Amino acid sequence: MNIGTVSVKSGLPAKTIRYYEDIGLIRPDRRDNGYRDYSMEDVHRLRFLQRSRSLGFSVEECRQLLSLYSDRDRESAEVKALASTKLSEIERKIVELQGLRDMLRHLVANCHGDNRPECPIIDGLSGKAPVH
Amino acid sequence: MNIGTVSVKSGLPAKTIRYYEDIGLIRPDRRDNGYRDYSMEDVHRLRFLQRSRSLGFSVEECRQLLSLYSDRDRESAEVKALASTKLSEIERKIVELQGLRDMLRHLVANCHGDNRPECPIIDGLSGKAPVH
DNA sequence: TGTCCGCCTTCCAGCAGGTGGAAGGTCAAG
DNA sequence: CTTGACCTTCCACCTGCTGGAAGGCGGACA
Repeated sequence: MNIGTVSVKSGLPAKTIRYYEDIGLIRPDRRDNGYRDYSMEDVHRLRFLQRSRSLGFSVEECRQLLSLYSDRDRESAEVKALASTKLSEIERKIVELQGLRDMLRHLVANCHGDNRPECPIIDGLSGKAPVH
Repeated sequence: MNIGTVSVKSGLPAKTIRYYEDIGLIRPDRRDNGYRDYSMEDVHRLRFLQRSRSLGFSVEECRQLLSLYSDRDRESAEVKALASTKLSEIERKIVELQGLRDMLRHLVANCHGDNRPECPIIDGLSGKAPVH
């Protein structure tokens, strides 16, 4: 299977697929003409990567997950631990963003948006005015 | 005021403060000994940067906000527009992350986390098992 | 057989937004 | 006078790609 096909199947740009090979995440065969030749196994790994990356796992974390994924004897406890850690990170991030959202909402709501030089957004960001 | 003090006051690492000078976000005085000499105005700008960056504004957006901030005659409408755009981006990001959180939660909840090789997290990530 | 186009290859450079470290100058305390 | 904390510059490196140049390969069509 050529890289273009795999790109479509995995949802990853060809450039990214080659990059993942560079950093040792996959190891496709080569044909006589030098073209990369991907198996369905490779496609699975790439889809795995695409999903994990979009879930917020770093490339290094993906590498770990991938090795657990490939290792039929791995203990699911390890995977669970990794996922749990990531879960709490994501939860923390959501809370943070909600704080930011509330602040911005407040600022936008209180900014008259006309030509007067007073602007609660600017004052809020500079720390001059209390935000909450 | 030396960079170390400003670092504490602004919540930014000294390295980052120098970097912000490099890219023209700030322009502190210099003393005879070559040390940077920051004013309270600089501290305000840096706190502004720290807050805006942590709110998810890009450095370029910060530069715009900062110029609006410095320009006493700017129109707050511009600021409001910038903040509103950022607000909807943040809201979109929150929704995305909530999706990821739900998926991970589901996976973690369904993983027994023992030594058995079956692991719904791995299966979910690889796309073998339906996640929702 | 030529030739066209689209796909494939490698390599090199660059993006954001910093961070780390080396090599050396400065200042205040003891 | 030395020690140690702080400051300076400079250059390289990080993540996770992305873009572009230059050239090879494969199948369709004339």
